[in-house]
Amino acid sequence: MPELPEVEVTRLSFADRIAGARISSAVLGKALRWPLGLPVQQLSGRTVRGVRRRGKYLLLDLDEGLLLLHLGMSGSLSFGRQLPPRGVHDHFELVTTHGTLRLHDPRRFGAVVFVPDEASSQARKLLGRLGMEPLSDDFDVAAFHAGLKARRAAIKQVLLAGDVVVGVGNIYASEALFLAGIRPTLSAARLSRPRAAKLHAAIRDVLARAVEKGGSTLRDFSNAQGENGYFQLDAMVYGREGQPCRVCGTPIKAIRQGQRSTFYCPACQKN
DNA sequence: AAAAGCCCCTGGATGC
DNA sequence: TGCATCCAGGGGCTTT
Repeated sequence: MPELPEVEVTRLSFADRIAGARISSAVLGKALRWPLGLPVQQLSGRTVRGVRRRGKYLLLDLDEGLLLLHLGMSGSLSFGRQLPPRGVHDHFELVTTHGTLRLHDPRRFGAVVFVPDEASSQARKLLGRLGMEPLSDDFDVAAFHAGLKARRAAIKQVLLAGDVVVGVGNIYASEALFLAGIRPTLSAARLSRPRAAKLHAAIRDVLARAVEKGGSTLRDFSNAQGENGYFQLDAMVYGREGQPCRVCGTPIKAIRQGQRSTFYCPACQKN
């Protein structure tokens, strides 16, 4: 579910409220992707200083160490003083003086990992290969184009891989490529500088607009206050196979790339 | 080094 | 109604 916009919207929906909270207890449900990394009761007594985001990871800064949180495919957070009773898919909970933070994740591809600091080997293993942050200043056209030139794989799959630029998942990769007029199957290395610049702008544009709309709620995403996103209504190609292109009317095509579906307009994205 | 495939897991939609 | 199959906002790991 969650790409950069959904993760950022989630962060914005509880970061201020949880900042300064003291953890009174923590609960683990069924196993997530990786072990927590310390006995869960050792989180008690620590204070949550704030919440940052790196790619699709949320970083909960504690007074000692930090929690790396990933929502996987089906994860969502909720934060509040009066949450409903814990359900079978609620696999992690932090009870704090400001409210309870709860991870709901039916498929359990998500993760909560404690690391002592960002330089630790575990943190570097998860965060170390991440590419540029698309909404920050370090995402510049020259570096982006250089990153693409080194890759012969299809541009869609290079975007998804996250080692050139982070946060672009299956929805927003298709959307950005549509906005830039680029065929998803084109080899990344074959993008000219002007087209790389166009894609760079398209990625920033689509991600920023998606954050403004609260992300995309395809099936069940909601932010930590339980609010849905509405960007799916603005999608130009994602999930629109066979429907007319919103620009030229040509039926949208769907293909498979690396066992993920890709959507594009064969007329607007000629190569 | 880079690319391609394979999994992890659950639930909803679709087809017979 | 019941059961099989396919598909889903991700990404680390293993194999080519």
